Amino acid sequence: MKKRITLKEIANELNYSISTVSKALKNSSEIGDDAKEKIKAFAKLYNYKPNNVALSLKNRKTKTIGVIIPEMVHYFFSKVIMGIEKHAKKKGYNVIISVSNESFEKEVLNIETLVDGQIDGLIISLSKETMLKQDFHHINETLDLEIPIVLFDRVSNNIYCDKVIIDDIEGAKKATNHLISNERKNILLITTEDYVNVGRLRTMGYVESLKENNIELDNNLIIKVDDKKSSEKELSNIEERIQNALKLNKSIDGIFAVNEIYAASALKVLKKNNKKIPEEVEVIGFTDGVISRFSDPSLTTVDQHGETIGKEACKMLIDRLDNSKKSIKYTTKTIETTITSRQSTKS
Amino acid sequence: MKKRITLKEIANELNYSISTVSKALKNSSEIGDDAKEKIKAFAKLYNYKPNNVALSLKNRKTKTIGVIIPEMVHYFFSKVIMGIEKHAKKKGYNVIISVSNESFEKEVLNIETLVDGQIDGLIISLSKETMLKQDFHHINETLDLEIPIVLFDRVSNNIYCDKVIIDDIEGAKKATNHLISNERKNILLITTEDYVNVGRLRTMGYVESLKENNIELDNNLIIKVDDKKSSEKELSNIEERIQNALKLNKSIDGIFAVNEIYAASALKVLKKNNKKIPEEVEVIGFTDGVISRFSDPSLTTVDQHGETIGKEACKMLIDRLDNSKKSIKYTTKTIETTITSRQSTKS
DNA sequence: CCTGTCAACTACAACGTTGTAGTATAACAA
DNA sequence: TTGTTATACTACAACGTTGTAGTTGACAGG
Repeated sequence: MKKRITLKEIANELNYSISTVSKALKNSSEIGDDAKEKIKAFAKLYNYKPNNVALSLKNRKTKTIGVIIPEMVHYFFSKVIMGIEKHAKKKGYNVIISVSNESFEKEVLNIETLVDGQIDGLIISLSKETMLKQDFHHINETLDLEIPIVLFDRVSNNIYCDKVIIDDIEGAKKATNHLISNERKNILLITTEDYVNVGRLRTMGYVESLKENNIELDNNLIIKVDDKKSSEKELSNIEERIQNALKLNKSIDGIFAVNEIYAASALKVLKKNNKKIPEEVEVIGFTDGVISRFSDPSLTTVDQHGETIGKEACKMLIDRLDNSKKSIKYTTKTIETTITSRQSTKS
Repeated sequence: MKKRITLKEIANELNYSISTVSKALKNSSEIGDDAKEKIKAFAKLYNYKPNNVALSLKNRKTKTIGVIIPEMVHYFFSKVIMGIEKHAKKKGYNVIISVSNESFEKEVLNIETLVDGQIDGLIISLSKETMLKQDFHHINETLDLEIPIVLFDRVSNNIYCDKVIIDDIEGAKKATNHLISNERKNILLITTEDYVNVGRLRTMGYVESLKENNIELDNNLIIKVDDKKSSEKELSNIEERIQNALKLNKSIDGIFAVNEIYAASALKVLKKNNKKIPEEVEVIGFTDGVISRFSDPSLTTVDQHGETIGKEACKMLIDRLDNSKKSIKYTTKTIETTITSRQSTKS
């Protein structure tokens, strides 16, 4: 990189001291008008820009926030990052991104690198492995260093910090209610094993909805996928299990899947069985991503508003960074989900 | 952020000079063994980590690379970032991400912020607007500052720097050839207007393939979409145009779409017309993303290997950064595309 | 003519690190 | 004794800024 012009060089060139130049460029009242004018003109001519690294060193602030997500190629997380990035930029912050790839070890490593480095705060969604292990020492140690963290989506009650979540229970309830209000009574749930927090909560929402609507819970209507590795093999396995459920429970007239991949799989199996969608079976998914939009029929989904989540997380973090001291109390913000109706449901 | 322990503090505590401490921790031969031992033990105890910002200032290197992509929520770009991120981490670099949102102005702004800030080099894919305007002054000015740039995917011949591209012509040719080798003769092309470079090139590949196979070019079989804003409205418009083409050319037995959204739209229209896929019409798309994988039938596509592109771009950039001087010659690396066969084609 | 005030500057330290140059001490040879 | 050499350190400058604490000269008030 070519060296940029520095205050020192301007000072030498114009025979002022470095301080004078610095102050002139900051329009300080200590400096005389002609000096200001001369210095500003010169600085402009040589396109002076303050060196941010030097400023970071001086101010002990990097104006950079780190983000750790479990997966990069993922609609929801991309949306969240988009929200973060937009808001951060507006506030003059840069965003460094790291991917844990759902691995505990990589998550620990990523945090270490970022904390070592040049960030003022962190926004994190925990990896599946971390959720499974329930080992949060790396997060807590970072918080001990007084580095603010905002957790989103995959969070834990055992960590004390700011959080942004969606109400998964409520969202799942909305989805199930939606099917029920369309006269569906035998609703298949495709969810994950309980150690995935969101899966567990969405299952709870489904159960609650049934209860509130006086529909008896039938455990044969619940498929729990172990998605530690959502490989291609696992996918065909899911389809098989849906097929099976369909065979065993002829009366299934609605399917609620806790993510769009499961929902798309359901769609596929239904079509293979010549079930009319939405006439015979209605399907609703979670996460309003591209798959839902471009599937055929397109999928009605619970929209998590990832961009809003990102924006809110970023807002909380920057609030804390810019006000350092005040408001030690941590808050948890819940983002409302909404139903986006498409062709896979009647309404 | 809590203050971390510094060399100075260690020095004071142990009654050595800062230099001694610095050297001891670097295992310099200038320092005696007991001093080394004492200092190292103390540093470890207090978890000393060098301050990277100070190092950046001293070395005039930030070990951070900036990435500017046109869109965040996009399979291909996510993949590329993943490739970049992985390789960068391996080489001890961090990655800062910015999104131009396909806007020229935001692209200029993003570059400015990043260059002002803390990056050693840039990896960029140009925005559509930039491609349309053919205004590259911001890129060239950055190169003038001797900040290395690697361009990928959306590149221009009017910029002299390292580039990583896929051979769009060749990829499109492969796709068209694939259909032709499956006995398809009346192949509908769904592409973009020519100002989108990749669209133009893929169109060329299609044309070349036809020529090589002695199939006459029929302009009625080419749909050119103006996707400045790929809004929902534009999408239904695409479907209409495909419907029209299908009506006017009953003999269409193959469709090649230059991205997966167009391919998914084609699928939808075909199914609406009760065309059997792949028996009556085969479809092949470009970009091997989630839509292709989860569409029904799943789509055969031209895989661009986004992760490889990211990795190579990152490799080129870091090579240049770490060797600063030598090899002033810019190179362009072409990543091979491959066909991923799925249900929408016979083979 | 001395003192005080003000304007318009400059010097210096600090942020945390590293490399170069320098110093003190001891051991040892001539 | 004097000089050389090696060892084990320390001092200092520099990277680019900024804020605080000076310094200087002019001029007004008494």
